[in-house]
Amino acid sequence: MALAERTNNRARILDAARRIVEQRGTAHLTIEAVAAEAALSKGGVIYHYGSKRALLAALRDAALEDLSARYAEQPADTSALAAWLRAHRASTAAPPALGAAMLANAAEDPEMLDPLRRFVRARLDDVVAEAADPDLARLMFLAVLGLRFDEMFGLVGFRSEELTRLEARLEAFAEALGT
Amino acid sequence: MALAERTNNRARILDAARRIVEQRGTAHLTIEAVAAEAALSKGGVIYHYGSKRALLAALRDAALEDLSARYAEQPADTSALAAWLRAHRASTAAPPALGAAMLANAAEDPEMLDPLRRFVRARLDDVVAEAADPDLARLMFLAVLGLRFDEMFGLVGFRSEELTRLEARLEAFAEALGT
DNA sequence: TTAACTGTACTGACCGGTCAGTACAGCCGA
DNA sequence: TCGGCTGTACTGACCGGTCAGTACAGTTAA
Repeated sequence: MALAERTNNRARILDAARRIVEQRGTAHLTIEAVAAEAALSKGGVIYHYGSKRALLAALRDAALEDLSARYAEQPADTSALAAWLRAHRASTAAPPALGAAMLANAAEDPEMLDPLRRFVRARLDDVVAEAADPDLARLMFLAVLGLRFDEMFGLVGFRSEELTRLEARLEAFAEALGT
Repeated sequence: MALAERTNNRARILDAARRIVEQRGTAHLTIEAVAAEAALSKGGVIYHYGSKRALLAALRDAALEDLSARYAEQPADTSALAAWLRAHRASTAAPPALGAAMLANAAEDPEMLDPLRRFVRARLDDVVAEAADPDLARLMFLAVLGLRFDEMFGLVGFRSEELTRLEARLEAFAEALGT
């Protein structure tokens, strides 16, 4: 195996875990299954993450940091609601998937969702603080969350064309809601 | 044990499963844990549901039938969006909790969510069909979903007073959206 | 009598975690 | 420049334990 592949094994393990959750469900997320999916041994996975719980926490933190970074990288003049929407849109496409991380962490111990809860509450506060109509802003914030969860469970499964229209509509609300 | 308690044991088992998922996570949802929570033996749980998978499916079906019944029981002149909102409001408070059922079924096998997916898509179709502004209707539909998922993961955790205001706002949208 | 259990005793599969050992790149002092 | 040493990244065998499911004899209440 080439060096580049070998040094990226930590990330590859997380990506393997994500695929297992999405395709088979968290009940089948075992260290052995992750190892097989990432094409290494069980010992190799343990070597990198120490324990299953630590692996789960790493999966959560990677997803949260990704979302957080995408939120922070929005231009300073972006409204909080538009930033919230765009951060989700940007992080939904690429791994690490927040949905898989939430499912896996909630399955192991609901308290492991705490860092995520803090992040979501802080973002809602941002959105509400700058909105002319706070309740409408909360509803739009929830619509973005609904979009995310819908994708997570494959409920409606909007077509990309519908998604684009819905996101444009949310952008319009974000603009109209600015103080 | 009195008759009423004994004949309701099938429902009590489902309720016990729900509490375990909510408090400890689906990874700790074992037949023995359910039996202990429902104050029954492991054999008793197996006697009623046959297998863990069947228990999970029963949990899902009970939650879905509850939501479906509450949707259907709305007066005929209620808009689909208002019915969607009210069905969720009515079924969120009482067991069987859809959230726990979704988590547990998705953990075991993501395909077990299929009946739920069909229901959600049918409800969205209802809402879109009668809306003067279909995309706005979709957004409001998603906001209701967002509210449900938010509760499921305890993300924002809105206060009941905020919830009441948000629901009133959604009702207002439902009325304005009618064709 | 029968439905609805309980309790006990298993089986076989699987799971998380440990451990000894391997491979190998790179450093470092003589 | 070469032998010894270190750190990183694993592998594969294994252990103690848990889990779903089976089997079955006995109990209890209507």
